[in-house]
Amino acid sequence: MQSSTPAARTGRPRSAAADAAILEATREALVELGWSKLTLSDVATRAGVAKTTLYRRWSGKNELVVDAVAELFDELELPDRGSLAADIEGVVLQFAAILDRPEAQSGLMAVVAESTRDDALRERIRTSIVDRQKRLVLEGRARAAARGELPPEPDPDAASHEADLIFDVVAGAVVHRTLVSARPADEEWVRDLTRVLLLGLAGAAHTS
Amino acid sequence: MQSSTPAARTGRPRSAAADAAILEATREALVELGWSKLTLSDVATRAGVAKTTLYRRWSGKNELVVDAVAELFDELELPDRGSLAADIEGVVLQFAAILDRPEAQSGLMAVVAESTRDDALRERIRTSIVDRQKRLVLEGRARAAARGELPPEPDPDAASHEADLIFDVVAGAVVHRTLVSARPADEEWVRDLTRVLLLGLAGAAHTS
Amino acid sequence: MQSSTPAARTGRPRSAAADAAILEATREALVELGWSKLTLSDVATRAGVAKTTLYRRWSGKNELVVDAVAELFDELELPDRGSLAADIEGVVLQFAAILDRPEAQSGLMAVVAESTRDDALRERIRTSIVDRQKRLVLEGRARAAARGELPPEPDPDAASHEADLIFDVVAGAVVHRTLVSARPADEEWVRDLTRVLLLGLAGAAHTS
Amino acid sequence: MQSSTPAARTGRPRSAAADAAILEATREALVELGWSKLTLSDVATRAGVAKTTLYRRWSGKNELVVDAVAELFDELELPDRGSLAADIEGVVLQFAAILDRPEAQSGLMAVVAESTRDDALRERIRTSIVDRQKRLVLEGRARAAARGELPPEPDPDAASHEADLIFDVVAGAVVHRTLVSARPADEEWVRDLTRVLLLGLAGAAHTS
DNA sequence: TACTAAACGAGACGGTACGTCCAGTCTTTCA
DNA sequence: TGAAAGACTGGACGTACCGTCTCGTTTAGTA
Repeated sequence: MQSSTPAARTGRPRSAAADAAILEATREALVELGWSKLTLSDVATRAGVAKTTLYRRWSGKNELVVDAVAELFDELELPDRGSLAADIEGVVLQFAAILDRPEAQSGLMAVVAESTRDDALRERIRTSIVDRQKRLVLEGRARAAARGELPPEPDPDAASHEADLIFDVVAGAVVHRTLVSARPADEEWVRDLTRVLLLGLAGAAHTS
Repeated sequence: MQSSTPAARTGRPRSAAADAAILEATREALVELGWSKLTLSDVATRAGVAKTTLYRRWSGKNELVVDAVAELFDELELPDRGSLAADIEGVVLQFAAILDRPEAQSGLMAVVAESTRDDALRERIRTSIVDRQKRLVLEGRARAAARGELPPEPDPDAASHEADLIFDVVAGAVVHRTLVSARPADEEWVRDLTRVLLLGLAGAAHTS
Repeated sequence: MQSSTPAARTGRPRSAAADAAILEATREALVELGWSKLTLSDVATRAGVAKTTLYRRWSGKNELVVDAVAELFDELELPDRGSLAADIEGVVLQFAAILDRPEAQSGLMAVVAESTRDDALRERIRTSIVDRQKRLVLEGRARAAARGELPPEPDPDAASHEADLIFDVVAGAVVHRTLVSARPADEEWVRDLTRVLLLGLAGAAHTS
Repeated sequence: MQSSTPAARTGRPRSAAADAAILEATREALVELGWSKLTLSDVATRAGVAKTTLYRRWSGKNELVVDAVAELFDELELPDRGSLAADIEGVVLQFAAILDRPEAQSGLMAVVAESTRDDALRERIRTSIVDRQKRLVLEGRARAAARGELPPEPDPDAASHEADLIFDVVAGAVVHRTLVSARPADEEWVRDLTRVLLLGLAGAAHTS
């Protein structure tokens, strides 16, 4: 979260427990109050920590919430489910399940909104949240190639390009379905999405 | 915005110009300050209007911004470009152009974030912004069917179901591309997206 | 306290009751907490007023306390007690009685301390508190002259010079007695002080 | 300053230099910042000492400042100037010179203000500052008696009583002149004060 | 000489108050 | 009676100090 440099070894060291307590309290407050009514004073109180301590580690509400929400995405995994379609469906369902949690809904969109005017924040979101997910796309692609479901992608640039599109489509669709349309991204919907996506990509590979 | 009833016949009538000035001032403030630093006092001052007047017409920041942003989407049109692909590309590019404007970026995500905890707000967003766009999807679908590019969809339920998926995919992808990935939804990208989407839908129609 | 100019006549006027409530609350807090533990938040709460209202009228703790303490000195009077000595003893006892009240003790020295580094504050103290007392010295002198107890003072400069000395001696002695020596400025002590002072002044008039 | 008991014989002894550095730094900070903006952290930094060290020796700002200011009064002396009037004028001028220094002005009144609600602090002020001055009054009285300028005072109680009054008048007048009236306690003023005082005391001795 | 216990520097900690800002309401006068 | 002006309550903001606490590091006096 902060520098991993050895840094100062003098003075009282920062409490590691405080970090965890603060992030947990942040998520709790997000669930109960939502982003706009969440106050750092309240988070500090919930965490059993002084406001000072909180500000010593995070520069503001945005940064704190990004870190608190980012931890939710740690649980994303990509077990081998036997086929590309199954792999995709699995990970999209996981993603949808996270987005279904109120602490993610309330916080994620808000920090994205803030990030439109704050490049440092956008970078932090990308590093902490987005890239972590995008990695799964590339991993799934490679596994499909190994299975022979997709032709190997020799050009890494093109692969990245393709992954970007897939990622924007999948993540965007799930987010939009969940937060804007406010309808569940359930198994049926995910199956439909996956089918359209795979057929589209297969077709695009043929014709390009 | 409010009652369309003939309303009060006595006293000074509300200034119609004030409404427009306030919404314009809101967008101006969104551009300059962004959602989080926008204050209603400031908007009132910019509009040359008292705070009271503002509160008499909107119940708060969220509602005001929804209305101010919604007007941006009034310009969305669906001219006949000759083919389904061209129609889609055209409207997606329009949508992307709107999302590229700072007043939309800054405000839209923020109200969506707020709407996760406020059903009335979500409804207002849907009415003012989302449904206006979704109509275009249905319109385009009908036009394509008239052209013979797509089989007519006899079941209105299934049509709506399909339109929902398309809309979540398209709108979600553009939003994610623009705001999260922070890369331009330019012509090339839109062409790629459209191709994948059309091929996917065509394939899905076959296999379903 | 503030400008007596006609000024703005638009907008909601400031509550006159608030001023009185705040000053009263300030004295109450001075009694209970003393200067250093008095907080403006607490004063605002006691006065049933928002902090903003308080800051709109006073620029800080010092100014507020000066005004709150100054009101205590409004009760100083100089009734004709028949002789110069009696007049002096009377007013000194009144002054001592005010200084004996905890709200005066706690606040007065503190603002004097602050005023050593803040000329505007010193001026405010002089205007609100000191000059109000000094006027009594001149008044008493004039009355004594009218009675024939003292020769008329033809030179106003010399009169002012003399009054300054008297005032510093009397006020300083009472303050020192009360706050530093922490012993009561009771009737006996005041009689002793008055005798020394009058004899000294009479002698000085002879020899100068 | 603290216990003179032999106390602990083991462990690292306290640095004597630190005490001096802290008091000096305190006076320096008083000059630059004044009482209210003086912080113990800043004093510690100026003294090249950790905050802990400071708190190990003084219990708070008040106590520290009393000690820092008290040292200023160490220089008060009462050389024999040949006459009672000259002795008094000499010591009053010395006292006025000390009060003219910003570190004394800023700190002294503030701790006196605090002492109105803190008996231990008042006692500390008396011991460290006031009594040291009062001793001079008694010393001067004795010397005057030896010279034959004043009758010997057989009753020590009456002597103390008289000294108290003198002390309150002189110290109070100088303080008031300097800090409240904000005018210099210069030679002329001190001569006037002394004359009034001596004539008054002489007259009082006659008539009592 | 090595041991030991206190003092030391650094700085994180829980608290508390600061003075500012904004939301949303209320109370004036003007048109 | 609507609108403009601006004072009002209430509450969060982010900062600054307070006085305490934990660290790892000296440093004088034994033993």
